[in-house]
Amino acid sequence: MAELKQVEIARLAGVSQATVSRVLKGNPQVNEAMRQRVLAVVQELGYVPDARAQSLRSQRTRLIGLVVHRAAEALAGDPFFSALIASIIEQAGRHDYHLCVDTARTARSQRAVYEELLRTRRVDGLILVESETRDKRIERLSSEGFPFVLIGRYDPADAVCSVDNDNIGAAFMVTDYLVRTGRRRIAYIGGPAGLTVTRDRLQGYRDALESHGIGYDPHLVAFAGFNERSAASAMTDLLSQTPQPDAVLGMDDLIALSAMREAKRHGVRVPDDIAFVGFNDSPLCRYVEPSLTSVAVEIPALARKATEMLIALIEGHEPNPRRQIVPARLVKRESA
Amino acid sequence: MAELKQVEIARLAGVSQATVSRVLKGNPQVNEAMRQRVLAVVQELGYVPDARAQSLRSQRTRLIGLVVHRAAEALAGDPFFSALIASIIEQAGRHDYHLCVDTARTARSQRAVYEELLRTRRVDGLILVESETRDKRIERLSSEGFPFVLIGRYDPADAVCSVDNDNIGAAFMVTDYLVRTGRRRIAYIGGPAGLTVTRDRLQGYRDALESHGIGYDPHLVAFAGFNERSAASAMTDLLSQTPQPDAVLGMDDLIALSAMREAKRHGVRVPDDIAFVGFNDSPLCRYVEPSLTSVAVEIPALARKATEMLIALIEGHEPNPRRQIVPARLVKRESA
DNA sequence: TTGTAAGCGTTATCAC
DNA sequence: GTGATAACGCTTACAA
Repeated sequence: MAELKQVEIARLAGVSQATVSRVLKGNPQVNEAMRQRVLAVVQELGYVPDARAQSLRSQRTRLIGLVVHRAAEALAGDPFFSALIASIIEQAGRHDYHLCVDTARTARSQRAVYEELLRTRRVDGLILVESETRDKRIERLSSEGFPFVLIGRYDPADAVCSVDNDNIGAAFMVTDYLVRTGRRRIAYIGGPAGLTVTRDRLQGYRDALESHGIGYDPHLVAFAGFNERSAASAMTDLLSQTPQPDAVLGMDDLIALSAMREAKRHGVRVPDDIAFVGFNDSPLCRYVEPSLTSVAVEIPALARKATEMLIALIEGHEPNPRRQIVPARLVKRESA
Repeated sequence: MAELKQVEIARLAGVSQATVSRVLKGNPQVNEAMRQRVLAVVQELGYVPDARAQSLRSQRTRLIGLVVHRAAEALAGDPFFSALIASIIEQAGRHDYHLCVDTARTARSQRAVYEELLRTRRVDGLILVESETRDKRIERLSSEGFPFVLIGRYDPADAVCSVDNDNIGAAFMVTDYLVRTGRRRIAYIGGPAGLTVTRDRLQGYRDALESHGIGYDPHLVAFAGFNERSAASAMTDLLSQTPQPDAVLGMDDLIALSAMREAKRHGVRVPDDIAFVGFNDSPLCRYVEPSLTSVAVEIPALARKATEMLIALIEGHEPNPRRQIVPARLVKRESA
């Protein structure tokens, strides 16, 4: 099988190798009879072009990169990434692209991964997630002119191509909902403080409180890492306050669930004493008790738009608009 | 940046392009002075070799493929795959390999994906999961001589390179545990009936019952698809029997959790009336109530061994042994 | 030890 | 329309 290349097909079909290439590329200016002859041989031998050679020649690998800033353990439990990865794969496949996923925990290895994937031209473009307020990667990629799409937000809004949930709006909506259902001391547990998504959801939360004339209390705001313990300990701190909060908005489902579990451990009744809401509407939400009210962020739509945009960029089309927002909706369950 | 190739480095360092290549490849027979000169230029310009050209020339892409037989939705909720993917990435990275993940729902698209990835030589080798009893892919890949490693079991045992959990042993162990804790009517809810893993765990379950002189009752065995509904409806059927089962062994955590939730909905007390046990020890288990007892299958070890084996195969070393078993252990929680 | 040159399998630009 | 032929950027005999 190793020796199956276009010259071989050409030899058997009695044409030149260039003609084989033309036929396979669908070049219209080839004699129909020849076309058939070539295709017959291709079919019979099951010839498939070598992607490596195509990559070199065309300067395209048809590979999209996704770098996840988590250690393996953290990735394993996070439904957001599984959903994202699966949706990107699906969408990319429609355009005959494949997905190369990498993880990078430390800042150093992040740098290495980006170098490795892009500068080596192993992938044609990158989808970035979990961007930080002042993200070196983004400046770097921008200045080097690499095709990339950000899932998240960046200032100024159209400096880069990006797709985002309406994080501010969604956090506003859910906080507003909590207030309307009688909650007054609403706490927010974010993810890492530098993450744009952490800040955006905090923003929406503050805006909503303000719109109801409820003062913003910094003691009700905490930040957690992407591990269960830190969200749980943030919850413990919140419980030590008097009066205790009567609602907790977690920046994602895992944070909300960790906090809720911790609260229950302390004898808190949910949602009677404290209501809990998460983000992502992951499958998890339906398995726990009480089931978790969560903001559904339409990950497939997010992935779809990001992938479309990236492929457009790679293929030289300037996406318009350069920023797209995917709406979110509240999925009410038992916890709030 | 596009014009940064070895010739350019060579020109600036005043050597031939071949020498640049030799330096970068760590070829020992190069004059130290030249080495330094070349490396200096490489450093200064930040030159990185083009992976596409390397792939063509070396006939290696340094890319490993993983094809998951699930639709995006099913993948999203499944902690097994996130853990697997993350661990493979981590291990592959140590050997300077990257991971290309694809999904394939239908049999037709599966075929297409395998063709696409392997025959086009887009990846150097494949890791297969969720194999079926009579798996066409495996016969095909074997006969074509492609490097691949199976996560799962295949007959005869050393026909292919494989890594597996001790599924029979683990199911035996957990069933034995249930019997010893007083359970007698133990049900088993498998995944799709054709899957090897479904059958292996069923086997261990049967063996354990037999070892205790408990008759095997086919009415206590059901098969579910990879969606919540089918496991739940299997549970409903089990509950309609008299006497009801007093324990349920789910083939994975999601199946066990769906069944447990359904049982609770019917007023069943867990674990008093019915005990539940799952497989995979996913993060999920700790979030639900009661927390789910589960068999931990050491996914990182599985992924690590499979990746090591595949890379060995790719690089021409014949792995020895061709089959490796990773032990499992029971993680006891509240549900059983 | 270093340089020259022949590929790796395609695609695309020429002539014919 | 079709067939030589020159890249694509790199690795590696082979020559010097």
